[in-house]
Amino acid sequence: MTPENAANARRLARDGVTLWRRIAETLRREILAGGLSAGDRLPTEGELAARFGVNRHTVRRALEELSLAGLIRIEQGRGSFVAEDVLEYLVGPRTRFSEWIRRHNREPSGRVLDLRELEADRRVAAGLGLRTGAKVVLFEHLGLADGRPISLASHYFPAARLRGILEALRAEQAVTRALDRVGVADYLRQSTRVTARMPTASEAALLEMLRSRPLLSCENVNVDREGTIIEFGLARYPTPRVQIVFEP
Amino acid sequence: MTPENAANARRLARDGVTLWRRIAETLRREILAGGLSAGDRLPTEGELAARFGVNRHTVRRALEELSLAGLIRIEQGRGSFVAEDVLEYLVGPRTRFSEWIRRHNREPSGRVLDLRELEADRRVAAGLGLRTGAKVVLFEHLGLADGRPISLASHYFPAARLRGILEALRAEQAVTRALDRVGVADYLRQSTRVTARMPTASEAALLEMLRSRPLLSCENVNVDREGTIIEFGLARYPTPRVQIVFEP
DNA sequence: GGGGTGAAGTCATCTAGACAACTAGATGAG
DNA sequence: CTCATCTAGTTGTCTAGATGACTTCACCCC
Repeated sequence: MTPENAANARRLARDGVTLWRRIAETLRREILAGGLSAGDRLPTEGELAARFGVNRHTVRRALEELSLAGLIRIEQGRGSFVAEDVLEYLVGPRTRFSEWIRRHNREPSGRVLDLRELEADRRVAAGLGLRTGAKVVLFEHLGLADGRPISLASHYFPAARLRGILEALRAEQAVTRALDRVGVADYLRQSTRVTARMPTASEAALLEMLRSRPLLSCENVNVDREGTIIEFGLARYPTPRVQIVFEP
Repeated sequence: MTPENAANARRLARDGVTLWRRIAETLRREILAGGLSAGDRLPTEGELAARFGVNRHTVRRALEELSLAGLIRIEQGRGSFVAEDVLEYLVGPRTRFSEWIRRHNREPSGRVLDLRELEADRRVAAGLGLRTGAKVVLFEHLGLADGRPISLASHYFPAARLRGILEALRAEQAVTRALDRVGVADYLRQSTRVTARMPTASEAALLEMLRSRPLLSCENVNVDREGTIIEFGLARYPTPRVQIVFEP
């Protein structure tokens, strides 16, 4: 046994907590205390190993823990970074979900998966307050944060009420700006309904999540300032990555 | 470099998939194919290492993956076992949530956390169709499966409608049997509402879950065969461990 | 300027070995 | 018989080192 190994074994015996847990806890506190801000790069694994006086593999175990907890993001060849959306540590019970999502959706990163006009099925019609078969515009969008998918949303708009919405979406590639273009300067979330379920294969692939992890499925209805329904949304979020606090 | 290392490195280069992923995938298929049943013990890490011709650490990485996915359960000093409730791999989209839960709750393992009469707050009163301040009986229960917590449920019963429910619960320590004792032979789930949120510190501790993982919070109303509301339940489930498929 | 090329830096995987922590069963003292 | 103790077997942690894979950037050539 090397001297270092012996010393660390004694330390474990004294404290009753494994080294990698102590290191993870130390780093977690430093991140949450604000010593490192979102997006900041952590020291390299080698530097951390030197700092804590342990082997690099021990540091890796600690970083893996923080990564699983969603606190950091590890990128091969680049480094480890404080995760941008550790909002779960910041938001209180009064935080509005809609505001949180809007902050994400305002990010320019994202990908349009589908955009077309179709006839509303019963579910969409009910959400929009239309009759089944009415013309609606579907805008399907994959939201990214730092290149990682965080939302898969299907937005349905009433084609008759929002004339030109298809073209506006095609031009803007974003919901808020497209709505602004057709005269809806502001809109509010009227209702939200959340369920959890397992992802389908394609959902899991798009959201880059394990099929064994649940998906948060969020249905919501948006209205303009006059209270007219202007959108029915169905968004899916990968749970380890996206975490939501709901008001009781 | 040892010959084994060199051979495995070549194999990696040829297939483009890491060894531990291949091993995890092989074991996953074997488990799902039914070669191993729920509760069965896997070979030891050493045996698996010999079988796949790799180092024990490589096998450990694969087992860790399966454990995170909820497929197996690793116990220090004992071995690795196929997880008992990998229901997410078995239930189809038509599976009824209530039936699944009932199957769990019928398990005798569990712990009563609280049992007392109190006055209904607005939320409970609304759920039970009573006025605020009406007497209700609270039964708080931690459900276990194989010694691991899977649900934290608060059951509220209308004291006036169900005379003797407090004593029945004290005697039976279980909801279904207590209801049977006070004359409710059968009951149905009238409504279910699910949200997801972050656990409080005490919830996370009771459910033995990470505070960074979301909690499934499930409100439901149960009625007897005549349609009378007999219970308002508020159950919380730890998401990595409990996974639910909802019908669309 | 544009575009390859190569080197340095960083994380990912794999091997090897030692010892600690824990479990379960055997053994033996009382 | 009961209970404590010992022991073998299994998983957990830590060290050490080699190599692969990926990113970035400086450099050079055209």
